[in-house]
Amino acid sequence: MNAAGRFARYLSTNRLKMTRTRRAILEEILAIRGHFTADDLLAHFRRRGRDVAPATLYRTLARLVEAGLVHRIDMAKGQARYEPMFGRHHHDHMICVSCGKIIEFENRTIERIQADVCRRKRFTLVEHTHQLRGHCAQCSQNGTPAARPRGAS
Amino acid sequence: MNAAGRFARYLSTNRLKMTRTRRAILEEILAIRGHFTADDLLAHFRRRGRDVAPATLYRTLARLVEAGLVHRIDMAKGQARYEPMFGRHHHDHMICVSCGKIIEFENRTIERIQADVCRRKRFTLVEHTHQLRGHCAQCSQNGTPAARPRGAS
DNA sequence: GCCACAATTGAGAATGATTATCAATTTTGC
DNA sequence: GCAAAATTGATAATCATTCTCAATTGTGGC
Ligand SMILES: [Mn+2]
Ligand SMILES: [Mn+2]
Ligand SMILES: [Zn+2]
Ligand SMILES: [Zn+2]
Repeated sequence: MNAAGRFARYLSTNRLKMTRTRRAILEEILAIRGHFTADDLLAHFRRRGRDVAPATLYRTLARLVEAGLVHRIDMAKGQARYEPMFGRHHHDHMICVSCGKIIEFENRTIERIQADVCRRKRFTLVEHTHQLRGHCAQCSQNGTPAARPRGAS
Repeated sequence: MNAAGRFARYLSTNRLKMTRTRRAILEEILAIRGHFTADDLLAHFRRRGRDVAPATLYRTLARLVEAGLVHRIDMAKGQARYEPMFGRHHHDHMICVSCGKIIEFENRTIERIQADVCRRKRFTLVEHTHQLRGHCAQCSQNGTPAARPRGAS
């Protein structure tokens, strides 16, 4: 089933309503590729004349995360990033601390060992984050960041 | 060299001063074992009649982290946790989402693969966080959390 | 030990991302 | 179409942490 259908199913299962605002937000996310912040989305809407209140966007993002359609990436500081997870599988992130770029990686061996570690400690894993922070190829080469990270001076 | 000595060296190297407040904070941290929040420390001080301003504590913790004597653990929500790193090596954390308990783990294989991943992507690793969130042995068994997580209702 | 001067402290204000409130509006099942 | 329940948006609130700035303290050189 497609993203809109999955969201509709999630909503009705939870006695929630499919509103035009929620539809618009989901469509906007479908159009964006990669990682984005709540403000990125708000800016997109403003540019298109359709204004969405921050509170509403945050609420809808939370619903989409609950529905498993969007993934939220908590950063050590600054705004969280979100990314669509329609038909994608889990992966982790390398974050360039000079330009802000996010590089994805996935490693089955790490995931397996992680599960082993939990088993040994009798820990029931619900979710995990594995973030590598450092300098991307361009930034370590140039010395000059390719672009400013969000929120940099 | 011991912790106090290392901090003194770090401070003088950076034209900073070893004050009585900084000494008191370092001693307090030496006395605590395990993970703690800024508020935990402030409470300790208040109980002992020695009052330290939050701003000062946060500033000193930042210095201790820079000096490599303390490690800061950013949580998805709520206050950051800190832990002394005097003569300890790197490890990662399992965090119980029902009682707040933090269990440490370290795995050389994961660390090695992680380094490989970075090499392949030409990514210069500076630091990383690997957090596993779920339910600890007690909480998954009891159904009832052993204790409330900080900030829970 | 004293001085000059830079660093530190603490009180309080500010920050900033996100969440809570609540009256007005929209959905939806019937 | 109606009523009940959910949603929206404007706005205030939260809350951990950082900033500001005047008063205080530590330090290196004499
Ligand atoms: Mn991603
Ligand atoms: Mn630890
Ligand atoms: Zn970069
Ligand atoms: Zn637990």
